[in-house]
Amino acid sequence: MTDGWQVGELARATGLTVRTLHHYDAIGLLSPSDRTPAGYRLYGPADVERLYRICLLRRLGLSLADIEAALDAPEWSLPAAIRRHHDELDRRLTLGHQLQHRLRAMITELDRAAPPDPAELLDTLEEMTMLDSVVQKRIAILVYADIEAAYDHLVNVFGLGAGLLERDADGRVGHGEVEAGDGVIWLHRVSPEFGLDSPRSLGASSATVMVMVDDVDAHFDRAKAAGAQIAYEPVDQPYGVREYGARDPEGFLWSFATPLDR
Amino acid sequence: MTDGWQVGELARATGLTVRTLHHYDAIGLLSPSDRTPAGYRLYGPADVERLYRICLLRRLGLSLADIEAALDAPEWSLPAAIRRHHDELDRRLTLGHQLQHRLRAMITELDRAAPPDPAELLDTLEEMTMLDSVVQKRIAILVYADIEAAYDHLVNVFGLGAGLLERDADGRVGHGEVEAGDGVIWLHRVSPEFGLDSPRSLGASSATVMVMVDDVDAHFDRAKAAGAQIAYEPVDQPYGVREYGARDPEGFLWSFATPLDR
DNA sequence: TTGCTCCTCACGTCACGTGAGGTGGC
DNA sequence: TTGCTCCTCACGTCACGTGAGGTGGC
Repeated sequence: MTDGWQVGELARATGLTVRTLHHYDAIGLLSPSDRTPAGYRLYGPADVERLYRICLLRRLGLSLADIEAALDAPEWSLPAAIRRHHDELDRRLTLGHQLQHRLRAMITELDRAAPPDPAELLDTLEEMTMLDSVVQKRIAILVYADIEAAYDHLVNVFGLGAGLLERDADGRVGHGEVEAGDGVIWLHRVSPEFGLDSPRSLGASSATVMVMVDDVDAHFDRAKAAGAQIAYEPVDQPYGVREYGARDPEGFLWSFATPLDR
Repeated sequence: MTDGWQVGELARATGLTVRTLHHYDAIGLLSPSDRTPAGYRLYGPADVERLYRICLLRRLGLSLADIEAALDAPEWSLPAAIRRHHDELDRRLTLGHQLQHRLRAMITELDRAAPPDPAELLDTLEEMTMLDSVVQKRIAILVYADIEAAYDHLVNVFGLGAGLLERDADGRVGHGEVEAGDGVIWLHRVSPEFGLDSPRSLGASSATVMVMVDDVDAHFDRAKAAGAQIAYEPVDQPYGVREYGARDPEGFLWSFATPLDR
């Protein structure tokens, strides 16, 4: 009819609610550039593009205030906002893991003892929550002779996230990082002085890594198609996960798993 | 004067604010059992004990509503509340890590390119945020000949959190878990069929673990006093952490580190 | 006239923070 | 009279969800 989108259409297209668009209008983040005679909001192409960017930044978890600032002067406020947000999220996640630690300890305690009397239960709780972990993060470090080849395999075949890859002056890679959901895994060079060697030359491995994924069968199909060397196909394990195993180029055994819903 | 604590005294003693105590009173979570003639709140011993428990459960992150329910019927609602809360926090942390993943990708992108023009920057962002990681968690698995001894060392000397320790029918330990801040590390038995062996018998290790701690020097002192075999003492590393190394009973190299503030 | 979409208030969420304006006891 | 502690409203936070009550176009 008139050109432009009505709220309902826009809401359906973006997956937002009408109320959300009203809210963005009310706070001045995104006001439609036109209205029908009856007062209906009409969003033009520029509005839609702005909304699109708002949605993008929302997916990064930025606040509406930060988004507004970033859209007004993206070249200098966007990087700063993202960095700030990253650091803050990092702090929040660390606190969240401390909470998890306490909660796990409590649950272990509750499982161990048959339902004790309430007062006692709270007393136990008291002792446990007092000693808080000073440990914040763990990073597994795997030893490879050819870090770059390993990195490529982990990223392209196993689907891990591409992280840092540091080269020295000669262009050789001395340190690599891949992302795996809740953090990173480091790739370390062979180092005889510290007794570190690749499974390939040792003939066996002293560590493996389990990676929890959304859908283990889908992951298996993709990895296999990408050339993964499968050690064992997906099976339901008695310990509550469906899991498969694969070897990387230097002989590390990786297992990928999804919890079985009980 | 009269017996009982005034709000201010109680606030100072618990580290809460007066307003918080007012709030607990307003919602009926903790109302003082008495008032002075002038209307001042007076908290008796039973009130103080209840407040103490409220603080404990708050540290576990329970909502005030859950806390009230748990204090009224702790034996059946407390375990359920804690489990529920644990699972919900787990979901939130997984989402948080997905966010971290996106933010890290963005920051990498921002570092790589010299400040590009805003539209381009947002276009790049668009591509990146579309492909979301299906990977959720990583668990490092270390191979030990004597899991129980390793477990004891990791918990008592390195200060990691005591997790599961599973015994088979013969009473031998076949699987162990220790907690390290943002998740667990598994201890696996030697398994020739999968090419898994302990560093001790291999003569070298194919993996190490870095553990980020609050205060690396304090951790060093404690670990050393507890009998840790130190590989190298705390030093400032060029890559931005202060770090020391120690060997566990089967020859794994562990490094403990704290970020240097720049 | 019946549906459908739209409109503008306006309260509720969660756990308090932050004043505003005022009173009783030493 | 001066300080100090206390009191009771009451608005603000963050990003909307959820009605309430009503209107314009096909």
